[in-house]
Amino acid sequence: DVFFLTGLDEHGQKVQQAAAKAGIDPQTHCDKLAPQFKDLWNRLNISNDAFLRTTDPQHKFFVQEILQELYDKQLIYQDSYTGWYCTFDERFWTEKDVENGLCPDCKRPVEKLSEHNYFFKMGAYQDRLIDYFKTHENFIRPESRRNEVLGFLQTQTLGDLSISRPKSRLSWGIELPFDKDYVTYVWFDALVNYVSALEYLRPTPSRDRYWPASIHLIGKDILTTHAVYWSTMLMALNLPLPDMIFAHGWWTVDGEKMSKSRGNVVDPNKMIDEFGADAFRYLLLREVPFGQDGDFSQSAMVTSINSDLANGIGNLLSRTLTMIERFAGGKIPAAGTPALPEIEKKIAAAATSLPDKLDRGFGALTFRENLQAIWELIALCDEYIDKAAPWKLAKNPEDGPQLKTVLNTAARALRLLSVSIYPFMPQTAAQLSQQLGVSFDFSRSITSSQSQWDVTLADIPIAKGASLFPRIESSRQGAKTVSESPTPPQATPVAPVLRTSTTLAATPAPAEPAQITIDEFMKIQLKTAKVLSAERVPKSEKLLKLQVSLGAEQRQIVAGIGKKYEPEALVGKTIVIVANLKPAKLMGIESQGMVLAAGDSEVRGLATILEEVDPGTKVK
RNA sequence: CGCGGGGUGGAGCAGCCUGGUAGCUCGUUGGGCUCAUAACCCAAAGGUCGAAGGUUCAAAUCCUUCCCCCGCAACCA
Repeated sequence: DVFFLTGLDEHGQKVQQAAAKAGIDPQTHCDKLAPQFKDLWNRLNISNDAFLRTTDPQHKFFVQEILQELYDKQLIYQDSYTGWYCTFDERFWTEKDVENGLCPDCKRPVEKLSEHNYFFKMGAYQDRLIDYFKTHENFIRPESRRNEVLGFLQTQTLGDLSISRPKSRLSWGIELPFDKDYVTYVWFDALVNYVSALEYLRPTPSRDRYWPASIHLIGKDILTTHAVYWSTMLMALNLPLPDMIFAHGWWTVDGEKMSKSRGNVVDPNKMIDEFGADAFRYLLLREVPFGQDGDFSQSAMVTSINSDLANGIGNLLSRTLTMIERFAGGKIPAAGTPALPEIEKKIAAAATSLPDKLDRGFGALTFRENLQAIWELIALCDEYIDKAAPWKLAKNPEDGPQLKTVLNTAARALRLLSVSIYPFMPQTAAQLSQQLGVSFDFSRSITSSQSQWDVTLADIPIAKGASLFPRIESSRQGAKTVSESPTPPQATPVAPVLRTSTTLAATPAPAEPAQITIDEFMKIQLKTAKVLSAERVPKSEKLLKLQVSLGAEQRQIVAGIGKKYEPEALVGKTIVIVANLKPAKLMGIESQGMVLAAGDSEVRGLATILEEVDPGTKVK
């Protein structure tokens, strides 16, 4: 009895900004995005029972009820707050957090803001929270993540949580029921979805039936909000906490982080187009111990399709069905006498224990290990067929009983395999069982008899069809599925639960630089300068600190050319600088100008003057 | 001392917490088989487990130091 919820978190500043950028109102923006996710889940055969959007009216209403309840309990209070605000992260920082006017998290500039806000008494729950984490070992998983949160909680004081935003600053949110000038903080709204869904996406009383949730499956980037904010909110509401919060890792692509600017984003829709949903699902769950970061590559995809899917389960079905056609008249024969008792025992043992083993694995979310266990059975069957050699048995009529056993055993193994792979590859499972003639109806839940090993299978006509997974030949391996262009404004969700991709606005096309007049150019004062000394800026990757002479004047310039040039190589050289650039600080060091160098993002070479000229000479 | 991850046969990884003959997948080589999607089965080759030191009867595993790689962050004024 499972209720599988997924959905979208649609409020907040970033959504508002993205919508504004696209020139549409936030709701329209969200309405455009949501179907992309729904379609993708459909194509991937994700079996979610409901899809919640935090802009659903019933959700909003429920959030307001909760806010009112906490307000009535005096767990929400109003106070004025002054601090450094980071728009990107939608959060305030304290004075000591902020370095050089930059957000310590995203390093974007922060602005000083003072405003009245409502606060949730989160800090009051610090001890209770620590205690809860300690007494519930599996509450946060994997363990490394648990340690991370616990460490943070035990060394720092948990403050109260500002849960309101004045409408003057942010209007895209759920209005506070007790103060119409404010909307609630996006996380306060979003986290509530786990409970609100049970209020309106399922007939009541589903809340009693499904809460507390067995698991919140989230990305590792949103662990703190779930483990700390949400837990304290539930405590304040006197609701039980979920059994487990599991923070999964991220995918890299060919060893590199996926990013739109790199243009290496894997578009799941393209992967489905090219390889099929089942193969894609298989790879994602097979490649990495679930929870850890993993690396995705096209070649790994092809390798695993060929060796595990085509040569593995696909070929096992193919060879078994062909033999049943040829040696048994197209019907699965009843078992006869043992052919190879030793291997048959091994198969029986593996097959009998498989369902329970997989069950435990699903409970522990060890998907990769489950697939390994399934594939062990496949390997065992291949070995069995090879050694029993049905094609030889078929030549001697007196070996008939043994032949029947071999074919029957292989067929029963495939029957069990179809059930076993169903959670991973639903389409394939259905095809397999259909070709095998047992035709399971996977739209209903799997019964224990379907996964039972000791069943009588006799006289079942098979229906051999197309290969489950055709091999991918090497010519296709070079085909690029990873998008080449850095422009896909597609939804590329990584975390399937919340915070999917609310910030995906269209990337603006790079505009051709407009022409400027000579007057505008003359505003820029270029001068020659002689490098007196140069040294690396400690801890920087490519910054050099230069002392240069402009004749009468001496300047300090910080330049990002350290990847191309060694400091010693520059001393004594005459270079060109922008002399009237407003000074700026780089890593705390003041730079009073800018050196000219060729190159785009990477420095290729410094600009110099063809003839010897005095330092400080004007360049135009 | 910015934060984090990692260095194990040709490639990709597991093992490390809870020391005790180094394992998996792919690849390579040789053989077998012919039911099967040039597939499947068997066998072999191939590793000073980044380096050094320490603890121990015993170290890939624990401790110390160092080197290297990769993310993130800072950074191209």
